[in-house]
Amino acid sequence: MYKTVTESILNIASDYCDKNKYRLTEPRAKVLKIIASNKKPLGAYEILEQLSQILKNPKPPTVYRAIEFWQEHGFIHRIESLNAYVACEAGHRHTGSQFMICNDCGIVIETHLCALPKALENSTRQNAFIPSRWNLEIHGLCEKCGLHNINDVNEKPL
Amino acid sequence: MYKTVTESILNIASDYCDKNKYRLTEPRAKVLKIIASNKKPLGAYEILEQLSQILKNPKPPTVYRAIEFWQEHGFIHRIESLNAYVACEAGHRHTGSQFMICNDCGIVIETHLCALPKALENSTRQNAFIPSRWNLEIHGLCEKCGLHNINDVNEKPL
DNA sequence: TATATAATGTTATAATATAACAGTTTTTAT
DNA sequence: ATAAAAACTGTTATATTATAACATTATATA
Repeated sequence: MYKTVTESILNIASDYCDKNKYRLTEPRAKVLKIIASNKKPLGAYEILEQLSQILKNPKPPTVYRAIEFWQEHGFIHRIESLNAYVACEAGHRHTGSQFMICNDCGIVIETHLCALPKALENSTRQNAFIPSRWNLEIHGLCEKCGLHNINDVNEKPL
Repeated sequence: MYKTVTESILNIASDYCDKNKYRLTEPRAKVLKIIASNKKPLGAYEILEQLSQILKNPKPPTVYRAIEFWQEHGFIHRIESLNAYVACEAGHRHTGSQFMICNDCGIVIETHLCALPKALENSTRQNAFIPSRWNLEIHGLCEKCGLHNINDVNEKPL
């Protein structure tokens, strides 16, 4: 039997905590599981709601602390344009993130680039700007929705 | 005497409204002026505070409506990672935005690229994703702050 | 000038996020 | 083994960001 993606993330996170002496506490484990179980990004209060089904009366700080922890350690990302959180698909820590976000079904596809693309690096160099991290969010239509929405009025293709 | 950048933005916006029969109302004009007068992005409630000095007792919806209007028409951008708003520096409407945000002094530099960089276009094509708009926020140190912060502990260069 | 449309004013509240502090669990040093 | 320190959670309260809903005013159109 195959491991699910969620199980795999949880195992990696567990190993990571062991090796680095971070504590894999109940709220952390459960919050990560909730986020990793969803292909679509979840808002903090959606996470809270799901958490309340497996933990007695959790409060916002419980969720936000766990979010902060996993974000710091690269296991989840915040989708800024949605105020929502999604598991990292890159498999390793990275300082730059790229997401394709479907405006129709809400799915998020993470594509990892280890370096800033040339065109962007050029502009940072021209401005003598020293980049430390970046986040790119591309909105549009995913493959499935693109087929069914040839003429999306709100979101014309580029 | 030269026009200031702010005046220039305001004039362009005024012309734009004339030509397109949009109403350049008092709250719209004043909100745009406040945003355009600041090199650094302003939060909605900072705008509200400044607005309250030149308008009698304005409320959040007044600010948010004006923000929405100027955003729709490409005159301002929202910096997602800061929940803040800044005047567009590109000089024309565009569906993709790139910002360099200094973590030290807060300055924002907009660099406009008319197309998605190749490396990113490749990944959208590989996923059959149809992009409609994108937003890139690069955090780091601007030229001035980079010189004074050779060893920024929180923000290591890439 | 009547009517429709667009925008604003106002009140209230929703949605997202954090501060502060008490209490608990785990780790570390002895 | 135990005391002290550190890390984490529980809880209450509140800050911050944003929007819904509806009455009113200003502008455009017929």
